[in-house]
Amino acid sequence: MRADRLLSLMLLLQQARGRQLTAEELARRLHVSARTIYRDLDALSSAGVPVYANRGPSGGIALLEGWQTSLTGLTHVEVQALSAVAAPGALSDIGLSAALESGLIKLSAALPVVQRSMAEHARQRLHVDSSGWFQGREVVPHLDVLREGVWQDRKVWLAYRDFDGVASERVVDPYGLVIKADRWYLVAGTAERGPSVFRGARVEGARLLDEGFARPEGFDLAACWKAWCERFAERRASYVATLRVTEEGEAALRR
DNA sequence: ATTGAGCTACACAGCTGCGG
DNA sequence: CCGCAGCTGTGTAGCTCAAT
Repeated sequence: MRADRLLSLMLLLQQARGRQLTAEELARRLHVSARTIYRDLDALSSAGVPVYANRGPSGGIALLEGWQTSLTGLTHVEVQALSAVAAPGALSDIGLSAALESGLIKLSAALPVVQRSMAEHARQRLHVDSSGWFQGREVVPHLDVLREGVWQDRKVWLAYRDFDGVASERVVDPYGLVIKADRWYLVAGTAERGPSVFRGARVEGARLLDEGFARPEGFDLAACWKAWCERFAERRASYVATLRVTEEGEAALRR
């Protein structure tokens, strides 16, 4: 309870952005007496929080401006990058958009005035939209199961229908989820081919198994995805070249 | 001098650990 | 289980300090 109040007190002072708050005001906000506020301020001060108080009329309590910089350790460029790429859209599919929103609020509260304005500056000048044109996000009915498998490092049984319409069943080691142009993909280890990519919308059934798995030593999701994308691009180029030699292929390409 | 703010001494209540 | 001591958290009342 007290630790919670100490945190709240610190955040209130941060949000005041250097403006002084009286002990009475803080006491009213935190539902305790002013005496308790003074004790909490002592505790914060002992913990190294640079809080100071001014006596007399127009006096009050405030934090040393700029102290938060050393708290977060973030550079201006890092703040801009985080603010610009924090796109909540895709995260709502896996239940993380609320966490992102609350996290951004906390980050904003923890930033000093200058960095807070830089974050807003970046947000108003760079927006990342991962969705594609003219089509909504693909429905992935078993995304919850895939997500739990990825989070908990547990094997997942999959019923999958591939690009050619061939249905199959298998047990995979779900390494990670990727969203690209509003389409979810599962990167998973398989007994037959090692790491493979499954399109989320083609997963027709999924069940979380009790058995866990060990991620491959040094596995990097981003690197694995990039390599798969490159191989996919090569295969597609080859496929397009094949289609071009027939009239039917030309028509297909035009479609 | 007045006023409004922080600061401090003192007391109380509840919790916890310990010994009988 | 009970009583005690110590610790922690809290509130009240009065003091000190600075601006007007």
